[in-house]
Amino acid sequence: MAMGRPRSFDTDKALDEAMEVFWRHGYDGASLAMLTKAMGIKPPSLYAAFGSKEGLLKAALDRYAERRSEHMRYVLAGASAREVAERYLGSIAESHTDPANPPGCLLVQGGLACGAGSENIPFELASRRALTETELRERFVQAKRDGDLGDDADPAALARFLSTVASGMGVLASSGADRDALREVAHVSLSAFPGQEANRIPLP
Amino acid sequence: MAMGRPRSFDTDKALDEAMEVFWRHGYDGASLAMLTKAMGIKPPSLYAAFGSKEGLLKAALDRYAERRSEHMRYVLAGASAREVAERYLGSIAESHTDPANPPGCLLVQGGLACGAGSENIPFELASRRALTETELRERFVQAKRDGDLGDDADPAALARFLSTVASGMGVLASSGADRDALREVAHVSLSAFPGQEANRIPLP
DNA sequence: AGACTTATCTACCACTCGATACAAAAGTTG
DNA sequence: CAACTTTTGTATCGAGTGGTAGATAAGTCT
Repeated sequence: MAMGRPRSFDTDKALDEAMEVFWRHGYDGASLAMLTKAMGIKPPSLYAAFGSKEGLLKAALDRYAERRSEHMRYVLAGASAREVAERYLGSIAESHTDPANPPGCLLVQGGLACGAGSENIPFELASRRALTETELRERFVQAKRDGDLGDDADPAALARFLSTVASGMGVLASSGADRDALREVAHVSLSAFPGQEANRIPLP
Repeated sequence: MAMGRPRSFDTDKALDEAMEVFWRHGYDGASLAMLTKAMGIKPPSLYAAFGSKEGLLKAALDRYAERRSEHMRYVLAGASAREVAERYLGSIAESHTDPANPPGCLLVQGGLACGAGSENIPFELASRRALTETELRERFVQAKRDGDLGDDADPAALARFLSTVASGMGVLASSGADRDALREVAHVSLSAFPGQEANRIPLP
């Protein structure tokens, strides 16, 4: 048989460009014209490679998750629950204000609300956000087993709290807040976290 | 002179319906077809009354702010900074899961990202969110003058923290979290707030 | 080389978008 | 009633939407 004409663009590079467009404009706000221009390809190539606009988003989300997985590995490798929380919010403050990316978080920015034909996109994004919360919760359950978290600590509540603060930081960053502002929020948030009660009130 | 034909619909009622559509679908996701159907009027009436889709959003935001102003008056009337924070996050947990409204917060849900011709909508929403943060900050400055907040407390940081958590709760609620989940987040968040250190770790 | 398979390009589809022109309708004022 | 002013409904505007048909180009296989 024959292999056919090879693809003339780099799928991952194109996905990175698409990711940025979705990140900056949201799912509904990202038009095919924007996407194809940024990706440097024409609509038929896009549809041949990703099936649909929604398929393209999912592929971009997969790539986003892949990118952040090493970050999360570092976060979860923290020695204590407290250190995990510090690393988590700290890395969020950095990544959400990284000038190499649009501000904020793709999973928040991509679309909390959508138009008529895209009602399932918000669910898709929410389920991806939930994955990180689950990782944190399981890490805190482990910490509790290790005696690193007190018996009265609630891993699910702590994970949900951190995840919620992270979403809030995404909203904050998307409206132009700078890195120091996010670090400040992270710092105050950590006061709610068990361990190292000493530096509760003072701020940097 | 002559007075002209009177308007056949109630402007405020129509605004309430428009608000709900923007709330549920965001600015870009809310089409004129949805809006006019929900408002029970035809496009020319909408444009005569509000000028443009963006004008309609601003009018709806004004009405939203008006609605919440009594809430904020109650919140800011808390006896201590701590009580203000409790009232603030508590009322957010309630209002963001009020079945009478779409879940979450219009100012978050309405649009963090927008398409080509609507780049200023996110700014508009962000500036409205900032108003609440300012109210909180000024209340905390007052609390500090009153000696109700310690000298080492940072009113701006605390207000920003609360505002960020509130945005995060909006994201959480919009993805289907129930009222108890938001209350839990509020409870944990308050552990980061000065005063009443006793109940830091235990959760309901 | 020639058959075969797949990607790419041009052009276009039906549809929806936000916004309006126009004329009929509904009221107030003289 | 008649003159005037404003709103309302119908019908539609041009632009842009996501998505595709069909022909051509670019490779690999025998």
